[in-house]
Amino acid sequence: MDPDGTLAFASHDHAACRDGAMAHAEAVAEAKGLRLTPVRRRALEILLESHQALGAYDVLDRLAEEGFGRQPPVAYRALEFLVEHGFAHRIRRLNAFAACMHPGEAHVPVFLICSACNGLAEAPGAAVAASLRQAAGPLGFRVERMSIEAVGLCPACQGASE
Amino acid sequence: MDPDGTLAFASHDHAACRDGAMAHAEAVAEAKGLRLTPVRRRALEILLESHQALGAYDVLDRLAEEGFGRQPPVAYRALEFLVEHGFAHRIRRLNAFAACMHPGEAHVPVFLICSACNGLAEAPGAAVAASLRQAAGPLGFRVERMSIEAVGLCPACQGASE
DNA sequence: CTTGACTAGTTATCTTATAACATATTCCTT
DNA sequence: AAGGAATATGTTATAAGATAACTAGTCAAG
Repeated sequence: MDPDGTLAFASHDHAACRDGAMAHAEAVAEAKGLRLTPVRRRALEILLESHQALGAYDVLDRLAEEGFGRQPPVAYRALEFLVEHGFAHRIRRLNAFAACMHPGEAHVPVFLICSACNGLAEAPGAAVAASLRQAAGPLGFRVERMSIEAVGLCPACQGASE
Repeated sequence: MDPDGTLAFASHDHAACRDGAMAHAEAVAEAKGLRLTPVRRRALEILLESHQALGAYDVLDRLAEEGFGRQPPVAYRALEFLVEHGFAHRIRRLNAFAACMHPGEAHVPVFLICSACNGLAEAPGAAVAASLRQAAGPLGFRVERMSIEAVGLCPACQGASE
């Protein structure tokens, strides 16, 4: 599923993209004995609707409209579950969340955030992670988690601004 | 001044470290015709007191104690100035700010955040930045800004936890 | 000595996130 | 099938982070 991250910024069959990710999540949850409950499932579906990051309160509004609780912890807990099990990512720079485009695969995501259209892609980050570790090594620092995020212009928005 | 980022996690003459950074900032401000006003200067001094990131409200409290305004914009504006002109950095992952350890030099900072002691170091990020651009290139994404942050254990805290 | 740009201060509000507790559901054990 | 532990959902309340909009002071250039 989108191994090189090209999908997000390219036009594609998004219904299939979304359904595939959802099916994958179901399978993973099943395999690991995780409980993909209605709120959690719905939160993931909401994130999967677009290749953009959504704030917790955006997700909450959507959930509330559909009859789930309307208090912040409802959204935060569902999102926390999704992030914890690799179904979604937290984008620190945006204080927001996005569905993971490579669920199941171990990967260090590099987020590419388009400042014009808010599009979000996940580029493969193995090389970046390696060089980050290389930079940290000489300081004797033991890296446990990392966030690598870039802001710029996606292909479509570069074209549009010229 | 600390070209390889080793200083933050090593014991060192911090008074000299701080004074050097401050002198550097003064010189740069002078050279560029920037107004390093009392609030701004004091905010920078506060950040320079430790190799840790401080929240805007921490800085605000300190400023208020010393007779500056006690409303959030006072701190946010001073910090914004410092970040904008390269005297400080914003650490997204922590919603916090830290003095720049390489003022004046063009550099992409890689932040190493110790989860045990909250220490913060700035590792050289040229290689990481390059590989990030390499990862973004195939997607046609034009990188404008990036944040590269790692959480883990600094040398001292690794020793302490064993 | 006044005008215009910038700086600092205020009030008010908005957004993001979590703590703490009550209720309900699930599922394992017997 | 019933008891009980663990998990999940919901609530109220509040903490923490950030910005908008306006007012007033400062300062240097004309």
